[in-house]
Amino acid sequence: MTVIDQIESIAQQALKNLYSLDAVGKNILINETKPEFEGDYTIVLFSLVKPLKRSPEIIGKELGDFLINGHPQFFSSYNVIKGFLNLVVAEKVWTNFLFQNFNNENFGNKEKTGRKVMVEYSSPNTNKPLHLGHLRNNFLGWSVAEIYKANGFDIVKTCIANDRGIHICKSMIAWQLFAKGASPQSTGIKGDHFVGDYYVLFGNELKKQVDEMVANGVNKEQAEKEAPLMKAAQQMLIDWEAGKPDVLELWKTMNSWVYAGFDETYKRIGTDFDKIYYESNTYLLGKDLVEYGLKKNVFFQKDDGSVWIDLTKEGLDEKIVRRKDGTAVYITQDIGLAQQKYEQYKCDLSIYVVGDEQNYHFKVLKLICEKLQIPSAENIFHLSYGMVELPSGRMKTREGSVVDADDLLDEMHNEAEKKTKEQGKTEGFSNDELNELYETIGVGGLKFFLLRVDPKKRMLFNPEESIDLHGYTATFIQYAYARLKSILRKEAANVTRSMTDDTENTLFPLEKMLITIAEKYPVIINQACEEMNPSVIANYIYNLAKTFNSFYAEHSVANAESQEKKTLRLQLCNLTAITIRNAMTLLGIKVPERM
RNA sequence: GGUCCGGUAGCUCAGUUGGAUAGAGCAACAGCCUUCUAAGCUGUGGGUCAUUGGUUCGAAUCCAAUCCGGAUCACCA
Repeated sequence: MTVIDQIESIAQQALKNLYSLDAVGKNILINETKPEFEGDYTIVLFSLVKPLKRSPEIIGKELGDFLINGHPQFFSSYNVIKGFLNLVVAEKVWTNFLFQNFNNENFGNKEKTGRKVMVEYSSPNTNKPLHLGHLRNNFLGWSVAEIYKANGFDIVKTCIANDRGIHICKSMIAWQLFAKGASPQSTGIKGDHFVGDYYVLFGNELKKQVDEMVANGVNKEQAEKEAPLMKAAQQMLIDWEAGKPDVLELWKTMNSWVYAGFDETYKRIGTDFDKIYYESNTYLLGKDLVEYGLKKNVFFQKDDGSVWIDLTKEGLDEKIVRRKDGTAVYITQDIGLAQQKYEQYKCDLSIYVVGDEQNYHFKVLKLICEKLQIPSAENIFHLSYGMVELPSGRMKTREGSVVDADDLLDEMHNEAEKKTKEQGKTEGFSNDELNELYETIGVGGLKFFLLRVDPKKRMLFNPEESIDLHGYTATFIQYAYARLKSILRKEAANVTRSMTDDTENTLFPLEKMLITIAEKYPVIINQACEEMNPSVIANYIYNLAKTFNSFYAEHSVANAESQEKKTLRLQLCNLTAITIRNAMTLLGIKVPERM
């Protein structure tokens, strides 16, 4: 039980005994005490004034006396300032916490809940390589899943590969016309980039055709529809759906190139999945649900035969679920897939990590699923994140203003290498170790940069800031960790030296601050989970690392004032190191033993 | 136009179930390495929390209006 939980339950009991007041949950507000006042936690008394019909000062005095007298081993003193009851938690409470947890490698992770969560993320199109936006998605989805795991949930990480459709056909047509049989193997180009190049080529060649047609007097809209290249792509999609062997063959080949490329990138950034769905398998799902919905009057049919749902009562619009030609639209397969996911995994919560441009789509999806009474429809949750923008504005594929994921990772790696060499601290590292360190710093830096911001908000990606290795960055935290490990290596024998509960210790402010911050870690994990927000953890670890750095500058561990102090500080270092490592793991960021 | 989201220091962001004098990093300036890693530490300056009104003991936080920015409202995915 965390300290704040204990205070809450003690305070509730006290209010009951003192005033017969049942203060449940929100009735009682406990904050961390502001640094400028004496105390660890503060009970805000204003909300008690009315029910108790007493002044805040009197309540503070009475409650404070009662708490101190009733729990002398828990509270050491209190003070009341205006309507705030500041409580000083006994030092023993903090040191006991340290003695009990300093060697707990699993610190912060919760017991199994028996509940299961599915997180769908990444979900790329297979016609072009990953870019910066995908990275935010990948980091966020992976991290949220890990956060759920740390909170005791079973997790299923999934991905839907958008492996069919007109976009793939465009790459395929361009390859057929212009590649002369080239392949990633023959050119040495990474598969996803190779296929992406033909997608871009298609766009360029199409534009030429359209321009020419426009010059010959065709209007632009019509030209875009009727250009030979576009016709060819559309025909290819029809052939694909008809199962034409040579089209399927090429489709499989080109997708396999893309997957090989993706796998490389996924491996590098630590993305993994328990189950991958392929759109080519799921795009027909949901068709029977349309019939079902019609029967149940959830959907209605228009005169032209198209099928719709009326969501105007919910403040939305009418939405089509089947075209007049009988083919399904995008949302139809999503409904089918939602149903399939539930049948296969029976998750208590199904999270979709998808950009906020699809907020409307997911509102509609969830509503339709609920109306069709698909099991667990109410547990569909769209984890909506903001777009990543560049200083020059939004990324646009057509304008080539896209930041490529692989390029960016290389840049981060190189920057890490450059800065590490400047530091000159890596004597004795093998080449493999050096390379690993550059990846740890480079990839970690990028992850932290993208995860430290509230996912809901769109964010600005400034390349210069992203490669900064100072201040509020992964490097700062990794550096603190390397320092900790350096101390702990040298004093390994002393770390586990036993300290008894009755050892007298007077904690210095920075020692105490470190303990109290570490002690909050379980609360933070919980909060990050409830908010589905890794930035909560990023903020927290930065704060912990920063406090450690101050402590490090102020106090010596190896040359502590006494053997007892030394042992206490070693234990504190051990707990801090474990907490940093565990928290960074939830963000998917590695920490180095040395740097 | 309808709906939704956002506006906090020069820049990037915390802080929003209403609580004390609104915090970090970057950038600027001034200090700190004979002692466990200076990728660090300490300090200084920097604010009409978009604007206006309201709710109350108390508002960056809640409500309303206005201004500004973004997303979305396809028989696209």
